[in-house]
Amino acid sequence: VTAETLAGRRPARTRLLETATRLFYAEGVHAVGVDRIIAEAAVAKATFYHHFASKDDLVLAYVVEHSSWQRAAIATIEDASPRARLEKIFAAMCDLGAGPAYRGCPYINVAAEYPDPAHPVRQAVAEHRRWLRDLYRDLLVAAGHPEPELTAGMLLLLRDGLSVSFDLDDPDGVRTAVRETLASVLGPR
Amino acid sequence: VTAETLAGRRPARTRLLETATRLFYAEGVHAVGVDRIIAEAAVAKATFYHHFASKDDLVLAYVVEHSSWQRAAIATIEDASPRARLEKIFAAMCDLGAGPAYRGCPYINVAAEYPDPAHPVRQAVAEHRRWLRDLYRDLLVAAGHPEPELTAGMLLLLRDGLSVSFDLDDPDGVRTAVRETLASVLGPR
Amino acid sequence: VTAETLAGRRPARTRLLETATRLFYAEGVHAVGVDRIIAEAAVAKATFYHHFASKDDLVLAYVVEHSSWQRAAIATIEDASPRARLEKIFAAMCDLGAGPAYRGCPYINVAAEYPDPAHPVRQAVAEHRRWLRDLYRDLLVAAGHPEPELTAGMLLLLRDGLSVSFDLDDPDGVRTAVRETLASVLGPR
Amino acid sequence: VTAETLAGRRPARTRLLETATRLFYAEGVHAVGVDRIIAEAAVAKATFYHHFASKDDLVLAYVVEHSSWQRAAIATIEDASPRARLEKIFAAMCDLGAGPAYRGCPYINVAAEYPDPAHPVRQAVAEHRRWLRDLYRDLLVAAGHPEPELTAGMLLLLRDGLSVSFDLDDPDGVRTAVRETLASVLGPR
DNA sequence: ACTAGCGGGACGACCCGTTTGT
DNA sequence: ACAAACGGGTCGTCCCGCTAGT
Repeated sequence: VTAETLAGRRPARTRLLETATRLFYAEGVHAVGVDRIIAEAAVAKATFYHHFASKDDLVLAYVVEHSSWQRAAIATIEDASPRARLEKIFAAMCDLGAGPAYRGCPYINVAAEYPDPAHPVRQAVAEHRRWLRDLYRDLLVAAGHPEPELTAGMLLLLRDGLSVSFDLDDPDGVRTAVRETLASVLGPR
Repeated sequence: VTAETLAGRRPARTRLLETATRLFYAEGVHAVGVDRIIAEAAVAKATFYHHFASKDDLVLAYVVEHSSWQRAAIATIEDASPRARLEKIFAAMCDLGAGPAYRGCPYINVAAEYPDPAHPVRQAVAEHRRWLRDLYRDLLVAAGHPEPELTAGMLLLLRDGLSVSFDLDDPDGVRTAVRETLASVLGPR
Repeated sequence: VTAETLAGRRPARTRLLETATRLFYAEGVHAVGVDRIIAEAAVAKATFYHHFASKDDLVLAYVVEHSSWQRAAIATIEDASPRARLEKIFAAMCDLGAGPAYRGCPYINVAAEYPDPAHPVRQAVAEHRRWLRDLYRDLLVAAGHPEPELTAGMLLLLRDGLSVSFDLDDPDGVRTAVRETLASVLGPR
Repeated sequence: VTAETLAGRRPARTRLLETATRLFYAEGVHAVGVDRIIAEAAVAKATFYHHFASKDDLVLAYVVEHSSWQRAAIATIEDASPRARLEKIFAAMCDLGAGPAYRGCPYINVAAEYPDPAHPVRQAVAEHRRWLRDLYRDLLVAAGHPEPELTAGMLLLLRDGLSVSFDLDDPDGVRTAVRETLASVLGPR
């Protein structure tokens, strides 16, 4: 009687995590209480605390889960050369950033609400960023870039910048600036 | 003129705003309650609400005041060519970002806690960003840059990126990446 | 059905409403805080706000519930002629008014604390008064009174007057005046 | 420097009392804070506490002052027979009650917010009611009424009833009911 | 495994009436 | 007349535990 109590109904944990993801991203972590999450997920409070030790634990799961999604999503951008993959990755971020539901980068936003770098949530963010930096570096190496380590840092810089700017400025202008910066960072094809 | 009623004691409003600035930046807006602010500012609750209509009003004052400080600070970087001024501005940001108390950009952090773009606090952030973009553009024009509008956007992108990265990554690596990106964006001297 | 989870213990909502009724009537709405109500009802604050959206919502429930009680109570005064029922109703009000715990009419008192006629609490009061007026009129019609509509208004006037006077003046004198006015309004038997 | 600091400007105490009267009557005593009163009266807080020992003291002054006004107002209804004076008094109350700013009887409203009969405010209300009852009785005696004491009580009952009903019900209906009850209480001319 | 409701206590923002000093 | 101080009080929300029932 574990997962599918009612036909087609997702398990409680999944519903909680999905609801939390939606609310945390749209409204911020501190602005959303657990009562609201359990209400919108249609889950009892005891069930919540059965699956997550605390709200912070749910936030952590939110970050970790999102990181998994992101890795999986990027894994689907397979075909084409390493450089083309990089360009596709940034183009996808631009498309996302120009969308109506865009509210910035979840990792950056969460970090803004967790000042302590030693906090598990921040560690999870740091872990995601390490993976991201490695991904950039590996693609640059594969593309034969002469300075993969430094350039990976520049790409991370660009990624952070666009994540913020798309939320705070006019998307069209940002998109152009991103394209130009990316070209300038990656150099001539 | 009531400023110096008690010898050497700053007025209540100033103490409140300074305390709020310190705490909001270090720990986040939602994480700091008004009770703590008035306690650390040594101000009565009624006095707080005499000067600020609400906590949001204080947050707004925090953002607006910080923007004024920033404009004044940048105005002091006077001597040298426009391009040198730009480089100095980014160098100063890097110095700040590498410092121990760095906690990211206050505007970006505050925006992460105020999702609604129509909120007065967000409007103040937007206003500051408009000023910043115009500053970059004017300096680029003065420097004779062929694409001041586009490049100003690229600089804003870089600024946002370094603000975030200095908080989340290793400062030394970020500094190098910023220097490189800035050179690449501004082109050869 | 969760009513009797704990043996003999009434459900939280009932305890809250009963406590509120007692305190609101005895001391006034504004003079009684929710903290006191939940303390005397032995209920957690979260439980309070689970059952009532706000204090005003509790006040509304208090008025509505009291109206139900009153209708039920009057329904028990069954036997006898319509005129006798009217006299019994007023006699009961006099008995109540002469009691030691009398503090005036709850509807009038509540209305004195809610000046806005559009407020839901005032609407509930108005609804109760409509029912009361209709009750008087129906009984007068049944009693064959030639002017039921007008006389119902006169009885309502008398009811309001005695509700106030019993609280502010000497009960014995009021009782006599009520009896005399009622006889004069209803005419000779 | 007491009364007329600025030519034509009323003294602070008067402004305070007038403002308090307006606000207390329109919105209730508990609902109006001293800050609001001193703000609307354009008076400093220290001045307020120079003239009134406490807010309760202001409430008391409000009741006492209102009682004086009422006595003076009734004293102007001089000409005509005692019975005609009584009828004029009740007609005036009806005119007031049908007005747009009518919010019930200030004494009844204030009593609803001060449950303790021993409170000075309640004592002042009681004192006013004694005067009123005596006024009715004296007029009835002068009119040669056979039962002045009892009938004075009936008139007080009617007065309270109309004070409440005009606030809570349709004014036109109330006026008719009042006229009819008054005639019935006073008997044929 | 999951639900419903309740208890608990700390804390959120905000306002109260009152006093003091300049 | 103004600003500030003061402590306590307002209503409301926070996260978290627990019990009983399905």
